[in-house]
Amino acid sequence: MPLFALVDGNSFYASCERAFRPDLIGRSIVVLSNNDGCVVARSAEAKALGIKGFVPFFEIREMCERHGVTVFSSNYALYGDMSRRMMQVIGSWGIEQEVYSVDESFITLDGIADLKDYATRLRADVLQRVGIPTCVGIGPTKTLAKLANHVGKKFPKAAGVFSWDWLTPEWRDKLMARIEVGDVWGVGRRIAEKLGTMGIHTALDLQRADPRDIKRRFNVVVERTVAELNGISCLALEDVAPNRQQIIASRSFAELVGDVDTLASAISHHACRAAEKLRQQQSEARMVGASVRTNPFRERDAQYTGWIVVPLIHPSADSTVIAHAALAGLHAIYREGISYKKAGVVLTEIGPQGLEQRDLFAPLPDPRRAKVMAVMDRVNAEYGTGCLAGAGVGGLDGFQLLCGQPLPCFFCAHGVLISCSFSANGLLMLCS
DNA sequence: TCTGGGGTCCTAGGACCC
DNA sequence: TCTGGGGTCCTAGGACCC
Repeated sequence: MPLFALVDGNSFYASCERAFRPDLIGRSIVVLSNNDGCVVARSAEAKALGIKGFVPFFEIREMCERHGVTVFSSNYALYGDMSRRMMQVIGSWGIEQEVYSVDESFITLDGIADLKDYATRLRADVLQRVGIPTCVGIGPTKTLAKLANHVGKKFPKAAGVFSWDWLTPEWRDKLMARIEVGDVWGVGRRIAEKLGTMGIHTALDLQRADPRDIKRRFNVVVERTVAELNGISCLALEDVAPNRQQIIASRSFAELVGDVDTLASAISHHACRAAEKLRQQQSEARMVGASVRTNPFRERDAQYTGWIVVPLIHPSADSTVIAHAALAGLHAIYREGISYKKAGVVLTEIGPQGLEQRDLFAPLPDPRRAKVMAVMDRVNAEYGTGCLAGAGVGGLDGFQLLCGQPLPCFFCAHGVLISCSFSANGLLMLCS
């Protein structure tokens, strides 16, 4: 029987910031979302002050000033890098590893004699080599490992490591009875509410619920959660991350936007980001969605959500092809006289590159374009995201310029326009 | 005044087929 | 008045996760 452990970085984004600011050890930290909109991470000290997750920053700004909370804008490049390093160290301790999220990893630990000692040394290793404090939860199913992790965090006596095995059945029940059902993995707000009306309030109540009844009233997912709470493993460790079936790139604007050019600039930027993610997993997309919407929190404003899906003639991972489709979509959904808050691009019907059935009569995509994209990705990987970008990304005019040419132009971050072409022997040439 | 950005899976219902 | 019994595929919407 497998034994799962969930290793999870404590207050991950806040811990990443603190790893470079030892002066902040023991102090309150919050990290904010894009545009400093709302709170996405809080150190334990900030939680103790009563700061909740995902609250808009303006509601707690004054409180932060009063208590001397250090506030960070988010730095996702840093968190991604810290995450990779942390996962690598954790992976060296597990038999198998599934990287579940930016700050969580499931590992299997079958056959290890002294689990408490092992998990304690694992934590110390991650802390020493990466500078991130973690908690380890151990159980016979992923759901129980996750719940054990919750216990490890919530009860200081656990010292960051907890396994259900260490308790007698009576104490296990007592502890389960102290955990709210909404803290169980897979039980969100809606399901917790409905369970409450059925008299199921705690993890213990759910563990003892009738699985058939749960399936009838909810679905197979919640039924599986009940089984997992009873030690019946339904969720396997997924050690190879499957390719994304959908890729989204979207952002809110710091200020409301009304003109189509600014929207177009944002949409083409998001399209290029999405296409880059697509190429990273060696896929192509058949559908490109574009969306814009107003600010739903400004209830006095007229609300509008525009959404359209544009099919591509050939599945593609080419930034310019995808940006072109997204911009065509934008022009179809754009309404004048509206203040927009957010724009985004979604890629769907994703499959591996080069597998499509070609249309006999449609013109073939220029194969050299893939080389251009590959060069752009490599340059950006080496010198930083956004170093090279499609010439249209700055605005609509640039994009039209780019579409009129057989191959995309680039401009670099310093505003120098670089055009590209191929020599007779197939070498890609860039010239400014 | 100021409210994130990604993802997944499941279900129900309709269209359509034989 | 009575009106089969399957199956598939697609979409929208709802729920969850971090």
